[in-house]
Order: sequence, then C-alpha cells, then structure tokens
Amino acid sequence: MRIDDERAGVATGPVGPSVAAPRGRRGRPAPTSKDVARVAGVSQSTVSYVMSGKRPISERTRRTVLEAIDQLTYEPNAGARALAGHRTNVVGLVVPFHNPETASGLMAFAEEIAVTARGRDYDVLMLTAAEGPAGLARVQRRAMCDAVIVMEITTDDPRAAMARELEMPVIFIGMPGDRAGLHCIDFDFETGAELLVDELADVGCPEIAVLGWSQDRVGLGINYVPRFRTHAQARAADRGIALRWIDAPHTRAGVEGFLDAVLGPDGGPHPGLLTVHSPHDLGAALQQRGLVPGRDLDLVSLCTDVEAEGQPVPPTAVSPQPRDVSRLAMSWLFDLLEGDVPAELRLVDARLTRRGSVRRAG
Amino acid sequence: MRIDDERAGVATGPVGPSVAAPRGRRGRPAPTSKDVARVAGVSQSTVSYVMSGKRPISERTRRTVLEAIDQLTYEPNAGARALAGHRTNVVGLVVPFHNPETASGLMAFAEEIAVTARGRDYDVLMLTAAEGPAGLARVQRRAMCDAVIVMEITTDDPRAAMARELEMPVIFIGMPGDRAGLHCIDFDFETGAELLVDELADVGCPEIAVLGWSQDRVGLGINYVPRFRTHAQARAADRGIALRWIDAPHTRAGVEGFLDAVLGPDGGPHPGLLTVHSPHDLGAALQQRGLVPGRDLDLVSLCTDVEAEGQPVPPTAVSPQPRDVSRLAMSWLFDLLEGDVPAELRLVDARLTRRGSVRRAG
DNA sequence: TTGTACGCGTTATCAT
DNA sequence: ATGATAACGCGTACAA
Repeated sequence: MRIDDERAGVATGPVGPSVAAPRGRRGRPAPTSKDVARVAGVSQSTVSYVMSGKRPISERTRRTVLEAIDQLTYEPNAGARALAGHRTNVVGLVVPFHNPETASGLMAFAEEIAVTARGRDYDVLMLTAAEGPAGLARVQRRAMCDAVIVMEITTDDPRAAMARELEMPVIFIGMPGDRAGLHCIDFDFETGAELLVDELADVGCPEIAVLGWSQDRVGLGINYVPRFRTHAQARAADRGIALRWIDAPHTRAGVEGFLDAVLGPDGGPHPGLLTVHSPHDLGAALQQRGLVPGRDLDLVSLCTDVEAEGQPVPPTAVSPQPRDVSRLAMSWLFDLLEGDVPAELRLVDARLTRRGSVRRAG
Repeated sequence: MRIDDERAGVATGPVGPSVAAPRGRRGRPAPTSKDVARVAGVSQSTVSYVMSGKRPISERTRRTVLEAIDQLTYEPNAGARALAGHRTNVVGLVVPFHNPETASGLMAFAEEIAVTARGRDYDVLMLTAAEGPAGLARVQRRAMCDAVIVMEITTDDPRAAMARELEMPVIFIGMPGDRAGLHCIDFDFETGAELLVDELADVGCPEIAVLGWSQDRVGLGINYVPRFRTHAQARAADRGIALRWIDAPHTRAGVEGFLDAVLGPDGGPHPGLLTVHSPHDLGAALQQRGLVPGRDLDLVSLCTDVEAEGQPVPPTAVSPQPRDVSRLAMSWLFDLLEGDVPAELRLVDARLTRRGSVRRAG
C-alpha cells in the first residue's frame, strides 16, 4: 500500500469500514466464571478453586473445567477479583520522568520490572513522581495495587514518611537518608567507586580526575551522588593519590571544559580519568584530541555494559546493573506479598569489567 | 546520617523499628462510601451521586457529603467501581521497550500520556510490546482498562487485526499498512521530509546526503521509515537535485563512515547534510573535522527540540513532537470514551525550526 | 431531592 | 471432593 495519496489533508477523513460498524455493543461480553461453570457442568465456586488451587479438586473435574476455560477463553474480571480477594495483582511503579539524561537507564528498569511482573501474572501501574507522597496514599486507598516500587530516591525524600505509614509494601530503589522501617534496594555505589579508583591507582596514576554529575543532578539530592563521591575521595586518600572532582553538565561543552581543566600539556603525563557520565561524549572529545584510552591515558567509567560496549574504545567500567536491581526488587516484592520480611537495605554487588581502556602493567 | 559504617556486608541486616512493628493488619481499612454516608447522615447512593454528579443534589447535602469525604479522606475502591460501573478509569499503554536509541523519545511520550491521564483522573497501565496482540485481548477480557494506546506500529503489525476485533477503543501512535477501521495518530513525516529537503534545496545545495536509520531499525518495519525516505527522495527529484541516502547505525563509527562517503575533498563543496539520527554524533564528528554547520556546510535534522538545542551548533530541524502527539492521542481517546468517533488517521503538523546550521542567502 | 435494593463477578465460608 | 451462599464496595433503576 502506498501512503502518498492519502496525505491530502493534515487531518484525513474517515477511512475504511468502521464508519459503518460503529464501536459499541458489538460482539459478546467477556465470559464469566459462571459461564465456565455452566459449560463444565460444575458450580461456580469449583471454577474458582480450580484456578486458585486453594483446595483439592479431582483430576476429572479439573480437566473439564480447564477445557471450558480454554474453550471460552475465559479470564477472570480484575475488578471483581480485586474486590472479593483483596488483591489486585498489580504493582505500582513510580517513574521519575524528569531528566532525559537517564532515560535509557529508566527504560531498562521499567522493562525488567514489567517483564518480571508478567512472569507471575502481575501487571504494572505506571505512576508519576509528580504526584509525590500523595500518589502513594491514593493508590492504596483506591486499592489499585498490592505494592509499589519507587525509583530515584532523594536523601530527603518526602515519600519515605509516607511509605512508613502505608499498609502496602513499598520498595525503594535507592535510599533516603533515614531508612528505618523502609525496604530499600540499591546498587553498591560505594564499592563501585572504590573499584574504579583502585583500578587507576593500581596502574600508577599519580592523580585522578573525575567527571562528576551536573549541578542540576546534584541539586536533586539523589542519594547515590554523595555516596559515590565520598567513597571515591576516601579511597584515593587511602591510596595516597590526588583526586580532582569536577561536576559538569552532560554536554559536549561540559566535557570539553573538563578536559581543558585536567589534561596535562601535550606529551606530558595525563591524570587517570574517571567519568560517571555515559562515556559517549568523553570518548568523542578524547578522540578529537587524538588521545586513545588505553594507549595515551587511562579511563574508567561508571556506566552500563550496553553504554560501554557502544563506544569506539569500550571503557573499563562498573555497571550500576539496572536489570539486576529490578529483578531483585521484584523478587523481594513477591516475598513481601507472601509474608513478612524485615525492612532492610539490600545492595547489589559492584563488579569491575576490564575492557582495555587502562594501561595495565606487564 | 553516614552510610559508610553500614556497608559492612553487601546484604545488610534488619534496620530500624520495623522489625518490632510487622507490616500487616495495622491501621484501619480504607473508608468506604458507606462510612461517608454514615458520617454525612445520608444514604450510600447519595454519596455516589454526589461524586458522579449524575443527579441533582441539594447544595446543603452536597456540602455535608463533601466534608465527610474530606474528613475521612475517602477515595472510591477501584475494583468495586469498575465492577459496578463497567469502567476502570485506566488506559493501557503498550511500550516498545526494545531499542535504547529512542529511549528518551519514549519517555517523553509516556510522561505526557501519564500526566494527561491524571489530569482527568485516569491511571496508566504499562503493558509490554512483548505480549503482542494477545496482550490486548487479555486486558480487555480481564477488564483492566477502558482503552489502549499502542506505540511503534510496524507496517505489518499483528496488533492491527486484534485492534479491529476489540470492543475497547485502541489508538495507534504510528500506522500499519492497512489502517481501515483503526484510529491512528502520527507525526506528518511526509511533510517533514519535504521541509527538510526544501530547506537545503532553497540555499542551492547541488546534492543532499541523508544519514538514515540503522539497518536494525529499518528491519523492524517501523512505518515512518519508508514514509520519510520516499518523500525525501521524491521532493529532491522534484527540485532537480541529487539525493544520496545512506543507512547507518547510531554510533560513532556509523557517522564517520557516512561522512567519509559523502564529504567532498577539503576545500571543495560539500553536499547538504540531512540526518534522522540525533544530531549529537554527527555534530561531534563534524566538529572534529573542523567543519561548522552554517559556515562550512549545511545541515538539517529530524530531531526533537530538546535534542537540537543540546548541541554546540543547534541544527535547523523538524521535530517529531512526541509530546504533541501524545496529548492529541489522549484527547482523542477521551472523545472515544465518551462517544463514537469515526476511525481515521490524524497527522500532527510538521514545522521547520531554523537555527542557523544552514547558510542562508542574503 | 433523596432512600431502597439489586447486581456487577469474584473469593471464601459454610455446609454436605 | 463439591455445591450453595454470603460478603466485597460501588453504580443505578426504581420508589417515594
């Protein structure tokens, strides 16, 4: 089919047969468990028990019922089920939509959560961070989900107090300053920082220059920002090497400014470079200056494996593992839904992946 | 609070008072409309009618009821409401999680949809494209939402047939080859292509080189890819200028290969450049070669305003306007929920924004 | 203008 | 091992 001929107007008129077949009370209504019961020749409660497995059913009736379900393509009405069962089979996910910088990371989180949820017949309600703590209260009072996952926690997050009040399980990805009574899961940024600093220190860098987060991002109060920084600095001090930390925006200009500030004279020694940005811009800027990581200088990065391997010179890096974090959060969430689990902090291990952007001895 | 001292183990133990206060039947259950009725001294149905406005209520009782609602912080139980009212106040959103390239665009779509939904007291159920057509059938049979928005439609999309079967409104962002009976909304990529080609033709470029989508992306069968390409080529032919189209992956190497192939000799004339990628990499590669758009050559781009303005030399561009498309989709969706609206194609206007990356005459 | 009563489709508690 | 039946909380037709 060619589309050329249909672009006459910007708002094209009616197309196809739907004008004649108005949407509405077309087709039959969705089958109910009552229908299944009738077809299978059993009572409605038996259908329910076959589905839930909450009481022994003879193999014969079980098959009959399952066949009827299959034949009618029956699926339980979510509202009715929630009303009677006090369970929605839905998890809320509070998405921090601001900041396009981390969009691909957020998508990784969200996808993993959605897929994991479906794997246990759960669905995901997408909530916006803009609703704040009130949003959490709302979904609980309306009984729209059984639990909530909240991403991008700030040190002074107002949702922490709300989470403590709620009767519904809440899992924080990230952590507020005071996490008493909260279920928090996060990547081990502390160890990550140490691994990266160590990697540069081990090859004899006399100095480390860190390209940190933009001021905007620091201003948000995301908890892992100071966590990473503090530990990087502490480890550098332990190793007896200087560390220069420069926050810069996630732009071409930001990266250039950083390099201008930290690179030594041409031909001279360069400091070890550590970036918490996507290595994309930094890599391009270095290339432009004719500097190749692993040959002319040493570079390590805090970035996902996907980001690292998309680079011309993939950097040695620590990945914050969004997918692992999500999976762990979901499995914890399901445990919480089944029984009581003490509030605690769970950290996902940091690991360094070497990719040859550091000049290793030997 | 310092976190240093708590990193002893990777999985830290219980923290805070929640160990003593197990989650469970704490607090009271959410108030019901019956509770509101009792407090307000009216019948339950009156409460319902006050909320829906579906019958006249005396100002006095209305106030009393609203006060009771406020006092109890009552919110209607979503399951019960859906069961009785045959309406969920939820819209499904099918998110195409694959391809990290367009993550920031997807987030823009999703955020706009979520915010618009909340503006009318709707929520958003996040569905994965991985469920395919069956996912649409599922949410309808379970009565989990009142309508669905599907993004990233391919020319031969299997969800099109399903959408025609469903009783629930479905809005496609993008369009399949045969859109009879479907409600589709999309950006006017055809006009966008023409505007971009014209812009280069108008300043006398003897030739245009297009940096197209990666083969991966082309292979997905996203409908706007051939739409854009066909119209760009046709318009170039109309204008009597040559157009070279080169598909390349969204990487540094892809961009370099493109430039190597199309740029003229040093000092010689360069073709007008048109990129459908984010202009980020192309801009960097040009800069590295000492070429400044608007001074040494002409460059136009198909990218969002945010992407354009994040560049050192913001390119003249046509934005696919993800937010406008989302808003329009939602307003159309609400119309569909209120009554019958004929199936049609709605296109969002293409506009060119000049930013000085093209050497204009005069 | 307001109250009464039934039904929505499940789950879960009684019986048998 | 299975069948009646009572909630669950809200919307709405019917009565008053």
